Amino acid sequence: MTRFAEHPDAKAFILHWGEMGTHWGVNRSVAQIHALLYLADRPLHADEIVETLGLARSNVSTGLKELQGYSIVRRVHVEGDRRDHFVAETDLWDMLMRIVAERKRREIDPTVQLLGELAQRLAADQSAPPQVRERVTRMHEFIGTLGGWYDQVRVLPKPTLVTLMKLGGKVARFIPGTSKKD
Amino acid sequence: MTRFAEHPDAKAFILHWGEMGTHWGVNRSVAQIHALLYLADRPLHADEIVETLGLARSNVSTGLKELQGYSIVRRVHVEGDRRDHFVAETDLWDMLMRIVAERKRREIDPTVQLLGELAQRLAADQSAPPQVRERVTRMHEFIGTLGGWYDQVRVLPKPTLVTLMKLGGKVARFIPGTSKKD
DNA sequence: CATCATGTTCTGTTTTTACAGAAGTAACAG
DNA sequence: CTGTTACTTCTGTAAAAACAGAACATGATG
Repeated sequence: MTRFAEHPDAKAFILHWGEMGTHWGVNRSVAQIHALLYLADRPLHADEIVETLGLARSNVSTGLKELQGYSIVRRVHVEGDRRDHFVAETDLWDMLMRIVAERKRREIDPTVQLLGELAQRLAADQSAPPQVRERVTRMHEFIGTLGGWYDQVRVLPKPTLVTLMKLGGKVARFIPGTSKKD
Repeated sequence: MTRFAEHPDAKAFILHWGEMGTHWGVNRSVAQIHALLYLADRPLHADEIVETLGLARSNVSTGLKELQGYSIVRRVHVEGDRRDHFVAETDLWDMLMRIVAERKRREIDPTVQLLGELAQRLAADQSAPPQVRERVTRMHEFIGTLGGWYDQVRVLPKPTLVTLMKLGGKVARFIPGTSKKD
């Protein structure tokens, strides 16, 4: 079956990835399925995942659906096999961007929406405690700024992204009006 | 008591912040305590938090400890009152940086450590499936790069950070050798 | 059209996590 | 030294989440 997943280091990777997931609001099974597919050199079908990870068929089905929701796993057809097969995104930049995009959509966007409404209401409310008004507004602006930054960075060509990342704090040197100290 | 927290919009903020927490691996009570302190215009003591949020004293104690672990809440002394009082970081940049720093320390650093060990072992292991070796190594490098980027950005002066963030993808224009298309 | 293969959704159970209240500790006040 | 206040840690319970297995749906095959 999935011989590569029998390798102790592959197992260690899968287990650790599962634990990571639990710390970031992703359930262990989903993260493990993802790790397994990430390490695979070919499309896997659900039953291989079931056997390799020792999960119930139902959970694998749900987990695969979840991963496809993040667009980091996709269904592929394998010649002469009726079963659905699955492959993971292996470009880590793409993977990260897609995860961030989806979490933004699910959690950040609704938050900005709500904060906007609260800020607006508080601005018009004479009885509102001033610091509440101010802090909610600032939070709204702050998260909005982060979101705007992400939207701009997201569309940069990957090589540009890599260059910027490698530059790190040194980008500041190129920008007029920023401190040159770093 | 905490009059500001009776305001419906303050309540909505606190509840939403609590929910946000649960989606990011932070427990609801901890996130709610944080939200309450963020909205407060003065230091609060534990019993005020207990009464305002309807939590058990023990949880508030644990939650405050957790928030102090992230360095986004600190204990302050209030003139003529024996009780500990607590205030939250209100500078959102500082807050974000501290949360990221702590999560990196707790979760990312150990992961990079482990991936490094796995990559090293796999490199020397003739029997290791080649794509496992390659993918683990790439993941190690990738997360290492992200960590290095963060370490550099973290120490930039806040105004520089704000400038860079507002520039968004436009920073690429200033960097020689990157695409000018955006 | 009946059967088998595949995949999904539902339901009850198990496991995990969050939590309240009790017990414990420490420091202060009289 | 004793009682009181403030705070923390421990322990059992309650709530939530993850999960397995069963029931169900879909569609292909003989």
